[in-house]
Amino acid sequence: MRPLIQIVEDDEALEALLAYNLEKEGYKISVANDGEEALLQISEKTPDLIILDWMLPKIAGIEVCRRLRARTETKNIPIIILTARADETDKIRGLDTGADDYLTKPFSITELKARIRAVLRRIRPALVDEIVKYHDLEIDRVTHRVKRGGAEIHLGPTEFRLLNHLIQHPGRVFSREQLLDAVWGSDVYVEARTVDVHVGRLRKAINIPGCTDLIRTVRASGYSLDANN
Amino acid sequence: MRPLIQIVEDDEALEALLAYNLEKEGYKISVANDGEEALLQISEKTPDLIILDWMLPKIAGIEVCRRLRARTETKNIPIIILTARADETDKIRGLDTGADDYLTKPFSITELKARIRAVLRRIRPALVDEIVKYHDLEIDRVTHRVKRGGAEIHLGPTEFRLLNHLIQHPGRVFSREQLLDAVWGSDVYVEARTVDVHVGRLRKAINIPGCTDLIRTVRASGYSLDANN
DNA sequence: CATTTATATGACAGTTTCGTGACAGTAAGC
DNA sequence: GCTTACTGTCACGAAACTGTCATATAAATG
Repeated sequence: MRPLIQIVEDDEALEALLAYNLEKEGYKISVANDGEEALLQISEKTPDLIILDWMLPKIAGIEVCRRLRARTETKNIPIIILTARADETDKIRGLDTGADDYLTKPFSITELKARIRAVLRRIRPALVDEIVKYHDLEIDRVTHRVKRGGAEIHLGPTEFRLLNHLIQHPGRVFSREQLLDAVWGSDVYVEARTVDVHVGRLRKAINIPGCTDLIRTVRASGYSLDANN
Repeated sequence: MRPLIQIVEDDEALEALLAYNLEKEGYKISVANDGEEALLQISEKTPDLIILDWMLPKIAGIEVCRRLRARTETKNIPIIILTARADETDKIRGLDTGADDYLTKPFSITELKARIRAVLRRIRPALVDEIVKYHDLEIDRVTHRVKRGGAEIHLGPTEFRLLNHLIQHPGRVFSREQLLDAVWGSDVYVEARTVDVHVGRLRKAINIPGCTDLIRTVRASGYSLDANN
């Protein structure tokens, strides 16, 4: 469940530097060299965060930013802007367009990493935090421990990954196909109904007596993690 | 749920350029080469937005515009006008006739895309937003939840899709055939009367006691989502 | 007002979708 | 080898949903 970061940068030296360091940090990396390529890749892979150079060939950074914000699927992906210009105008324009943070070149890799963590934590805590909570449920991604209202719960590997995925976007409904893709992997072939079985097992595990069912079935659509049932 | 854009343009090179770029952007495209063809296609397909060249063979752009505005079914489809002439008179005449925006040739594709998004958002937020509201009704397409004045409402899959479609054009009347097409799919054969039943079920679900009926029956025509009953 | 036409709705049977226990196969640990 | 934990598939019953019809109600027509 490593976060995927999309780097959009035309300076290849800088790009390599970023990719190398962020991969070492544990992120998956996708790179694009111009705005056009970036938009294509982003809509295809829907990364968890975008690092965007301000000055780009073909389509400028600000335009990439604007377009991403205009589309529902990419509207909520956090963006960190890299710019050579330090003047205030740019800062405002950048953040106005919907960027979440911004860095002026030259910057330290350490600082970039810090900003990335900060932004990811704010937008999707499930991606960076070891411990993620929802309602009275608590999962520790390092020790693979799960608690419901303080009580320890044992989950099998698949159930853990399933819950871990659902908890990333609480409330959002995932189709069986989406879950297969995310939890099982897009390469293996498994029956869609298998998801039902594992959801059932997950339910049985986390719904200890006297608790509300945290998993909602949306008929003909899929499942979601949702306290309001 | 991809928006359908009708392009009306006699210059084939420009037409191809537009079609290519907008398709890549995620829109469905329909093209017409003159005003006559345009009117035909538009009344047939009822696109979500029209890009209209000002200078057209057979029927001029301004005339197409006027006729569209005169007909109830097409009155609210946003129109963006393309023109070679940059003088103010035209612009005013265009917007006067009911066009929503205006671009002077030559223009950048980027700018056109930006205008399209802006217009769509203004006119039909349901196409770009995940949570859509109408009156005291609220539907969330990510969590698949429906609320009426804060109260949670349960809808079956078909009723959900039906409401989701009606709310795209609040106030607009849909014939049973149109609804069958949009909600059931153009390939399945279902009785037109079946729509009545589902509308009835939707009514019963969303019209909780003490609320006005949000669905309007238009005798001999169809149904619409409409608060003024 | 009588008649025709259009819509509302309860009932119902057929279908789809879900939940779950059972089971066999696999892998890991001892 | 034996045990244990886990996985994916299936089958079957339960529940939810669907489409159609028959009947009731309402609106237009003349």
